[in-house]
Formats: sequence, C-alpha cells, structure tokens
Amino acid sequence: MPELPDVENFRRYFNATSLHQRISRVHVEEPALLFETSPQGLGRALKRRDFQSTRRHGKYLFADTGERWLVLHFGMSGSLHYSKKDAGRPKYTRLSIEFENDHQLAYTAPRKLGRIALADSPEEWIEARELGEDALDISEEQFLQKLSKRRGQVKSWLMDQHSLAGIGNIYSDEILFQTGLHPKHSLQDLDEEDRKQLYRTISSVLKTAIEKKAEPERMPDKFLLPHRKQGGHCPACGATLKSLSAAGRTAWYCPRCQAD
DNA sequence: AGGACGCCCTGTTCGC
DNA sequence: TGCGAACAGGGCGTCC
Repeated sequence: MPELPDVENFRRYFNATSLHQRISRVHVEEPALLFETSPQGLGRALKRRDFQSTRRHGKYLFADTGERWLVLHFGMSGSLHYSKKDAGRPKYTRLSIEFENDHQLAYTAPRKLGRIALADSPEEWIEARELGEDALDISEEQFLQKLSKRRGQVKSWLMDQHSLAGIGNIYSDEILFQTGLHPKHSLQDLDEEDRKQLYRTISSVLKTAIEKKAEPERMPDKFLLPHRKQGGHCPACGATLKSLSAAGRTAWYCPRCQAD
C-alpha cells in the first residue's frame, strides 16, 4: 500500500507507539531485506537505545536513535504492527524490535520487496539515493522549475522518485484524474494553468489521503481511487474506466474526463 | 533522456 | 470447483 499517504500514517503510528522506549532485542527474520548492513550491525545500532523522533521523505520512514537512523521502505506490501510480545509476532514479520515494556514493533512485508537500512541522517540517505523533493514539501516555484526541465509523459514523471518523492501508481492516477489530464499527456504540452493546477492537486490529494488514513473506503466520493479496477466507473461522469500501461504499471483513467 | 522490459517476491484475483 | 496465469499501491538494472 505504501505511497506517501500510507507512509505518513505509518510514521504517525510509529510516533504513537514506539518513541522513548528502550530497545531490548532486535530480530531480523529476513536478512535479504537488509541494505548495506547485517543483523548484527542493525542490532548494535538499535539495542539499548530508544527512538527519539521520526521523519518521512517520499516513501521512506526514518527513526532517530540519537546516533544512527533506522530507515524503512515498505515496498508494495509493507506495514507496521505494534503489539504485546506475548501475543507473538504477526504473520510476515521480517523485522521485529522489542522494547523493555514487553511490546514489540513488527515490520511486516508479505512480498519481501521492502528495504531496511541504517543512515547517518535522512539527508545523507536522500542524497545517496538521489531522491527528489518530497511531494508535499516542494514549493510551487521549485515544482514549476523541475517540471520545465523535463520531457516525457506526465504519469511517468509523477512516479519518478528522482523528480518528486512519494507519489506511486495509485496516487498518480488520482492526481491526473482530478487534474483532468491523460496519463500519457506530454509534459512539454502542459500550459501554465495545467502546471499550476497539477501542483495544487498533488497537494490536496495527498493531504486528503493522509487525513483519510490512506484507506480507499474513506476517500471522498469524487475520488477515482475506490473505482480504479476492471469495470469501474468514473465518479464524475459515469463512463467506464480504461487502463493502459505506463512506466511498467497499469494506469486507470476516465476516457471522457481525461481525453488525450 | 526517456521508455519498455525483466526481475525480485508471494498472496490474491482472473479466466478458462 | 479447480487450476495455472496474470496481476498487485515499488524500485532497480539493462537495453534501445
């Protein structure tokens, strides 16, 4: 599930459950998800410390130990679950962090496509991965400038984490639907008003999705999200939605409201 | 540079 | 109903 709104909710969940508690044990159940560290290295970085704060950049979550930062990426299926230790670990737990209060924070990822790492700081990580500005932090001026330097299809650009960080397949569809743009619309052909509208829609869609806990059933009626599947209908005009392939993913759009 | 692929995984959904 | 194929909200490397 994890695009920017999901990860922001994970961050808030992390804050509500896992700050300021001494870490007693660290279990790495899927070492393949570790990036440039080892179970021992992760244990050394976390044990006997506590998480003091969190940050998010795009789809990455960072937790500060006062020394190094824990970095979590959720791939396509990752999530967080805080529970009492004696309840056992949730299914698909790939990493669990146990606290001295007999609770644990489990990072689950059925599809094993996530990433667990350590960084000296969020900034160091962002720079090393060459991530773009966070989609909710970027100013309109920065946004317009970045856009003007690029060519290609609008959907691909929105999903490119090196341009803007945080937007994936689902929310790029939502943003394009609400802006009335076809997924393959050329960036160069966007006029000034389209560009400004795109910027405003990114912000409003992501903020609304965060508020709604990134849960499709909670989204406003005008959102495409709950309808984007085979046989789904446009919430604005009722037309049957169409799909196409873009940047290796399936885009859903309304052929009437988003004519090319 | 940008775009189309293939691949990494595995649970769920689709289509015959 | 049952089975294999295709697909799923991500990201990376390769090739053209």
